[in-house]
Amino acid sequence: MYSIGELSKRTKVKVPTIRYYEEMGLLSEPERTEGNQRRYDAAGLERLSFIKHARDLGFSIEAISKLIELQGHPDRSCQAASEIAVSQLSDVRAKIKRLRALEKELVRISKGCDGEGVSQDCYVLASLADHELCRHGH
Amino acid sequence: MYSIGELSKRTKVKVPTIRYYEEMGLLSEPERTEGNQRRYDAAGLERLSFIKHARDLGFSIEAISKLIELQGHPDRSCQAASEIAVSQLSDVRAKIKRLRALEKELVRISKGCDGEGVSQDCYVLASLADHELCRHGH
DNA sequence: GTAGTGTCTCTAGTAACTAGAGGTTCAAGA
DNA sequence: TCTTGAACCTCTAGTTACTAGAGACACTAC
Repeated sequence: MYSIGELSKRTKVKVPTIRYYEEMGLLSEPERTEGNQRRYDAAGLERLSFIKHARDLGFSIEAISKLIELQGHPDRSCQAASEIAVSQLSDVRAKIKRLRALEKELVRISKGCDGEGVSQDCYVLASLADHELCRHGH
Repeated sequence: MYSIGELSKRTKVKVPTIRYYEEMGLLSEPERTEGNQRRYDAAGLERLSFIKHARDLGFSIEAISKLIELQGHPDRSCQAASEIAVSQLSDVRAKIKRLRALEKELVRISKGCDGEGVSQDCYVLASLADHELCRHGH
């Protein structure tokens, strides 16, 4: 049996976050000591590792809920799981695309100002004031 | 003079968001009609466009505050502005890097499951449960 | 004058935590 | 067995950048 601090160390999920996951229903309520402290078993550790891994991959709490629900029904179709993963992938790709556009624009803007001049002549400030200076849609 | 709705249409910033920017100190308090409605001048419109553009580029409200402060002092060095832009650029690059790693992992995970099987054999669920299956650090 | 749309303030909700207060329990050493 | 200090408990509130809704008032066009 692990205390919440033990669990935290093993999974690298912070203690308040573990409690938060419990509150959100991702983790089921663990046993308690007589003094009301949480005690987790191996299943609890596994579950939290799953959550941590999914969060690291950017899945939302809601998506993880659904995945955990599925996990609890081994005989059910896993189409939903596949869909969640695919949708997460396309989210990530959309974000990358957007960030790449921003990156280009920021490179252009940064290059225009070395920080040596005064605010009045600053290309960073001028660029932000005038969208026309932008070369890449965003 | 523009009403808040006019301003909203011209800048494509929603009305409550404009009020929010005012509350955060990004926009100075505009004049009011006798009936207490906001009325903006050209300077207000320009300022909001600046904010919108900066937000679109991912700058935080705090960063925009500093940029606006600088804008108000044309004779001051623009080093801070340059630094803010450079730091924003490195933030964006760091995000892209991380997202690319996630993308690779998600592609691998998604490919492993076509959604035709059952939850028990699902590669998506298995991958999340076992970090060892991951090929790319994240 | 009146109808209908726009605007006002205020509160609360969103996602996924994080921080802090004030109090209790546990485990290890003396 | 006692004590001490770290770990734990619950609860509230704060973070970011908004968004939604309620209930009331203002403006504009006919």
